[in-house]
Amino acid sequence: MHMSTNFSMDEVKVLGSKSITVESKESIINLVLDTLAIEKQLLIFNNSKNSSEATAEKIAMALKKKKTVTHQKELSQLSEQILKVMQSPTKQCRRLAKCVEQGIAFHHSGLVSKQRYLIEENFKKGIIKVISSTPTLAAGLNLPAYKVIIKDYKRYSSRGFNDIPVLEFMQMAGRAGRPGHEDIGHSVVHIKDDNELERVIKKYIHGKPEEIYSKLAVEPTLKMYVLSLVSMDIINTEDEIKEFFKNTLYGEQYHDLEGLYYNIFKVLKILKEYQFVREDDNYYVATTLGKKVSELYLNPDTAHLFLSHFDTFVKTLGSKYVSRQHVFNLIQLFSTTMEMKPLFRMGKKEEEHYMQLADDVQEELFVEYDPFEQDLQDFMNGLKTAEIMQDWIEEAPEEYISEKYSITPGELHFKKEVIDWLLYCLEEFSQLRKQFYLKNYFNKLRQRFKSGIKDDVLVLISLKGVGRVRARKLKKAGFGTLSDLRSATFEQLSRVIGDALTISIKKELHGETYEQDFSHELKQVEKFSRSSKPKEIRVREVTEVEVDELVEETQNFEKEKEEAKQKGLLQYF
DNA sequence: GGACGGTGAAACTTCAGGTTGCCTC
DNA sequence: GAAGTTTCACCGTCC
Repeated sequence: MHMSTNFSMDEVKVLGSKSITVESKESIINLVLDTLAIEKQLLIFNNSKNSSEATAEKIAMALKKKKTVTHQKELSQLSEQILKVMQSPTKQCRRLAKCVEQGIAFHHSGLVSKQRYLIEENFKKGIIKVISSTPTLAAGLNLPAYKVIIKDYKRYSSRGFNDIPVLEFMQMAGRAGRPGHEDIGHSVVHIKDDNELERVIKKYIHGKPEEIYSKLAVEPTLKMYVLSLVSMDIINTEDEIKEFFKNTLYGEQYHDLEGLYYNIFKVLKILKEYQFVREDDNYYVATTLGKKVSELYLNPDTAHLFLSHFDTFVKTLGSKYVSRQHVFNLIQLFSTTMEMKPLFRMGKKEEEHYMQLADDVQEELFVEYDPFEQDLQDFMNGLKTAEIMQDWIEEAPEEYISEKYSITPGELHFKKEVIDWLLYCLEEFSQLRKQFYLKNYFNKLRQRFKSGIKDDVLVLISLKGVGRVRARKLKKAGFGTLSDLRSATFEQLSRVIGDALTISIKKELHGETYEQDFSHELKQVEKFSRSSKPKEIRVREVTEVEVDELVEETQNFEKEKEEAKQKGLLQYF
């Protein structure tokens, strides 16, 4: 199929057959080789993360055999950069780095954002030639390519395994052709036989894209908008409310607005019950609390859930000693909110484990499981999510987490972000309620989630170049506080974390005086690093020994966790 | 004869996406 | 629907 740059259905042409050189049994590989031979770039769209990785690896193998890769120097540098994004690279990082060496990358939400950025930028520069991705790339970014291959036009969703919408197909196909660079772009759909060919042409090439409908009347969305509109004093009276919503897309599409108005007033009633909105003489105003909720972009239901548990938080979380269980309970509570969705999914094989866990923790949770309120699978997913996040702040290695729970570093990262945001909201609520001890607690917890650390190395994380791995190394070597680090000698520290990082830390701690005290070592190291990068102090890479240590840690983690559980170990805050 | 290891077919399992808050270096 | 993973029966080899 062959499409013009500015994708419009009238201009789409279906070309007859075009023969390409057959070098492999796999048609996709042939297409890739054919396109690379004329020095053009490709995007390949897959229907799952797994398949986008598998496709990339298959092509990388073929390219390796052909030995025609260009930009080898840049690619091997990029490959190294990709590995370095995380202090301890996971299996996924290594797979990606290997593909990148051949000028091909996979791209999906499971990657860490820095990696995604590196891939996108280097594709734009022409260093990476092929990206095999999930639909991530089709929607947001402007990453056009000469050729687009839609490998799968069917995808699994909650409704089963179905054709993707025409709109989405167009999004992907429309990535073919680079405006300002080329006049044409090729878009290829991967199909099995002639029957499918006919179907695809009818549905996607000559078919109409789906209509877009407003979902404004859906309650959770409506709650957020009504609160924010009232809070900004855009709508305050019944007339204003009706007038405003009449002019929305929803109003345009559905002329009978009575249903919508009914929902709006129902929502307002709930917001009043939540004490986010006040009504005086038919005049609606947001309360201080309501304004805060709206400012925080928090779903009013979530805010209400948090606030209704606030007294419990004060009683339990604010105490000086906090058990692991409390953090678990907190994340489990988060998992019932809209913001945390979608949760990490419990697999079939994990069922038994989470049934048992549910039994064990049920009574301690902030909200007991209610089969009439919540789907069992959803509840179990919440337990899994809480367990994963607890492992994260108990310093479980990332590799361990991805392997054990079958999740990607990217997914872990997104959840961290959401939790950080929700904890920030709780911080703000604590401030409003003047519960400063609690505010401090949530703030510390945020830092722990950000870095994935236990509380005893919190202080070390503030140092540049020190993440969870190095912080723990320092602590183990006896440097648990900043004053420990200040009084340590250069040799003592450099044995643990290397020369460059020692200098960087010493400089941070001692300021100017450092130059005098350690001028000798500084000169030595700077002379050494000048050869590669002048003046800049480079942070040492993770060595093989460290990798071995990490593997060992991974093995030990489960054991330690079990012991801690048995002891009912308390965490000092 | 029993333990062990390799092999392959059958059964089972899973499958996309990433905005919003605020601060600080 | 398809790819990846696990399970299990079957067979040959070795002690």
